[in-house]
Amino acid sequence: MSRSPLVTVDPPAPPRDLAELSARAQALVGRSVDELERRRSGRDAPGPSRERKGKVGQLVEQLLGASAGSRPEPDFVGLGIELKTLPLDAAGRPKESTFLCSFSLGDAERADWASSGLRRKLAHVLFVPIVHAAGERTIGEPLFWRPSSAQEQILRADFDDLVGLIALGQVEAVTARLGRWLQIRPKAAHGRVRTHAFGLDGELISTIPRGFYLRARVTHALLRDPHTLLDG
Amino acid sequence: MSRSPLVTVDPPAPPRDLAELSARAQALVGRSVDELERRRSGRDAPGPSRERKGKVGQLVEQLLGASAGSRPEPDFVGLGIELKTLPLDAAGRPKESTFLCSFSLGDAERADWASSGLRRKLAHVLFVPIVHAAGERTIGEPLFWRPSSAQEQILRADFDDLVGLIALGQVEAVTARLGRWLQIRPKAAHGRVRTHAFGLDGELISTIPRGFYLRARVTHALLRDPHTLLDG
DNA sequence: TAGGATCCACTGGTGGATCCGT
DNA sequence: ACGGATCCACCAGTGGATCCTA
Repeated sequence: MSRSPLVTVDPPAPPRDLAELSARAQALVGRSVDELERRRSGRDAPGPSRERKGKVGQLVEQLLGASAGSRPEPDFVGLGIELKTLPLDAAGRPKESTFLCSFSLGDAERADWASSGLRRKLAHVLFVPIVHAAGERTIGEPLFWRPSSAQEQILRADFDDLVGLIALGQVEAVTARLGRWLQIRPKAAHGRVRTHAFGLDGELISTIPRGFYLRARVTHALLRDPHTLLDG
Repeated sequence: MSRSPLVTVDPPAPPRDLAELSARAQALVGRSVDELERRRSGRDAPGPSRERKGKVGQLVEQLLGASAGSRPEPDFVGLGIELKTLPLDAAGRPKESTFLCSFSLGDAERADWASSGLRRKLAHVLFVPIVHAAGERTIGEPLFWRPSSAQEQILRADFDDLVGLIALGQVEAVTARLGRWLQIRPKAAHGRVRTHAFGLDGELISTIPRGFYLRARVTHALLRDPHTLLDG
């Protein structure tokens, strides 16, 4: 193994069970993200914050032994667990909604909750808070979450409403205000990428790519009470 | 009658019926507020906008023959009609919520919708839009509004919820976010004036004076459809 | 391009504060 | 003090735009 001023660390093997994954996540609590990053890369360069987008997620994936890469599958394949980092402010509130998956508008007609990738992703989630405070990022207490059946009803209702709207050709009526827990918002590598859907009269409509997101107020509530319903 | 460079106009007698009031309001449509103001006062001085607060309301009251003054009663006594000017932006959207009446927190225990002054005020309202566009204020198309029974249910429910909260001593829980159509917000001549109420444990609580307001989105919807329910 | 996320200009609403006239 | 209203600083959420790695 090559040596550099900062020792690099090999990614661990995939965790064999939930207990092992949990133990690894616990071991990260309180650690500095910048320091972990330096150790992984062997380099010393935090860089401006907007050039760090997405890196935290991949760092934590590696540290926990997720099957890295862009597979259509759970981060921890054998366990069926999806990993999500969650940026929190100093007061413990999520700073952003959580991206779940992209959604091709053309798929709306075929989509149904029971067989959706979204449902599979949300079936079992490991949230790892990234606490932004005093100019530093620290890893927080992890949360394993499985939606209760009452919670899943909310998710499914949102999913049906949103997908239904699009299937009916009301693409332009889809706003981020819709959905109690879920929302559909833009998600694009470049603002000019277009995807397609069919409008009210069956005409082809070109829109920007979108994705499903979990509202920040929902993740906030989940951190405090994993069984929350937030209102009903 | 004295002459001045700008002719002043005598306030008309109170309108005898709704038709007469309606005709007067119609006659103002499209007129410039500044010009009407100059004609009334005989002076030529619009002044900075923040020194004009409240004047529009009184100007229109005079022009329509309202029984001016701070009576606890409808602006048009015989007709039981309340006059409200409504500031609109260039797109026709209300710029502000509409002040309805002040509310002494101490009255909460006694208050009930059926006998409330608020209900009487809202029973029949003449809305006179003041359109703010291109640096000018113009009088818009008037709207006579009587709440439908479905609308009154919404108003009463809001009233009961808000007054109920206060009666229970939850004064500090009253936020402008509560209420579908109505809201309770601060209303004070000076920020330091205090009124009093009783807290959860019966202790005396000192709070700033508040009043009932009608949400801007409600007046907006009413202008487009006087029977709107806005959702249910 | 897909998965991992964060940035940011804008806007609508909140929570008061303020102003006029009687 | 009360009835007539408007002003404004701030904040949360929206609607995209942008960035990284594989």
